[in-house]
Amino acid sequence: MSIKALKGFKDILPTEVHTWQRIEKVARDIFHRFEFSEIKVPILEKTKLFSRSIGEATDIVEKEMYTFTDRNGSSITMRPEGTASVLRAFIEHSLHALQPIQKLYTIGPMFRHERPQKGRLRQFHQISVEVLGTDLPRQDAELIAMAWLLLTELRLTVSLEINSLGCPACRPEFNQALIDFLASCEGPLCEDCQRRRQTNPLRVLDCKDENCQEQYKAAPSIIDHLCPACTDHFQAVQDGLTLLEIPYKSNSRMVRGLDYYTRTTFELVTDALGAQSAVGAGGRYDGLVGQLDGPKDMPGIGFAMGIERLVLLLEQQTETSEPQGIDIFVVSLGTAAADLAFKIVHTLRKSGVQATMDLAGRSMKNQMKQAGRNNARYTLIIGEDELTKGQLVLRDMQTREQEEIAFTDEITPWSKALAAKLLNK
RNA sequence: GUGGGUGUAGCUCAGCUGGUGGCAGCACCUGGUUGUGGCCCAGGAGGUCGUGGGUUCAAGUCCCAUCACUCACCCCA
Repeated sequence: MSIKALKGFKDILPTEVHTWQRIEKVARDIFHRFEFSEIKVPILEKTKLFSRSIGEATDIVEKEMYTFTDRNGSSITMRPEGTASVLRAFIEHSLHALQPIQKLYTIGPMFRHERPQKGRLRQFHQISVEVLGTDLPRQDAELIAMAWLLLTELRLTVSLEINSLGCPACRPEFNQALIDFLASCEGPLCEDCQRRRQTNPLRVLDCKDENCQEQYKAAPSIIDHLCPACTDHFQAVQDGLTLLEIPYKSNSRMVRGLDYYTRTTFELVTDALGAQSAVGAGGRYDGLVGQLDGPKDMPGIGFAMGIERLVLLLEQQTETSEPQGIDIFVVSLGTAAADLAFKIVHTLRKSGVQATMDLAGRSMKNQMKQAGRNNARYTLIIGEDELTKGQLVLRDMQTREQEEIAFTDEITPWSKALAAKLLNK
């Protein structure tokens, strides 16, 4: 048995890579319109960075991280998400000193040791976006609007759900109210909820069990327990979205899996991806920078989009585009012609033309076939007749029309003239 | 970690109650066309039937195990 890729690790093949490139291009373009800068951060970090930011008790930290002992004995981890690394870099290089507000994005692979399924891999890719240095609700609305615009420009249809998780002033109170409520539940809860009641009470709210949901109808809502400041903030975020005509749904049951979220959280969801409904999600994390020993009271908000999930959506929501053909295929017969073709092809390429040829000396028929397979717009035919006549044949592969063009011994200028002609058409 | 489904050519798949692996489609190569692609026709190449056991005169087919892939739970982008 030949060696195969690891479970949950996938090759992105040439046939699908153009979709990836398109997503990244549109994302970069939009982010730059919003004054974001790209930052590239390492894939490996000290384990402590993630356990401290994501939360010791989360599934990610407890059982999903690729954690190794380095040769010097220290514990290192392949990043399971992007925010922690970006914040580490932000703090380490004191980026807040350059500008009071930093807008950053990064694109790259993340790693989580989970069982793979549709839209979920062990190595997956995220577009990760962060805004540091402001807690204004308009910033939340602007960031969400940017995520929305990205999906719109990719022509994807998703829905937006938002919620507020409160702040250290009001969340504990709600948490207690929820725990009290769960203790008062009379009917049986599902096994998962029994467990969640202990580990993460918030999570019971998005349980899929119908019986549980029936009982939770009477559950306290986070929205009713927000402190005045959080209530105002959440209202202002919604007003901002309304001003920009972004359709959203307020969902007080929506919960996030990472501990660091405060106040605004949001998800961009679809029902077209099986069990994986979120193509993007994020939220505010006002205490996180301080928690990582950065400047105190440095607020932040961010989101991540799963590129694999975007690719899946694009494949089913839009028609696949034809692969682009090359400009010209140079057909040659005989060694003298092959030498000439070799030089012409290289000169054409230097001039910006997508040109290729057959190096194996195959039959003309075979070479024409290759040209067709490569979707070449033109073929240039060089055989013995053409060489003796000093007239090469240029064939338009769509119309099948052929024209003779006089060939001079000045290969470079001749090729450049041909290149100019091809690039003009 | 827990369940279900599926493993036959590079890809998509036939293969019935066990009886010689499919003129199957796509792709590939050669020829029909001594120098002209797509369409057509003819031919060719390509396989440890996921792997290992078992039952049987005989296993792609039945049984057991194992591995891989996949979907779902959990959780998440």
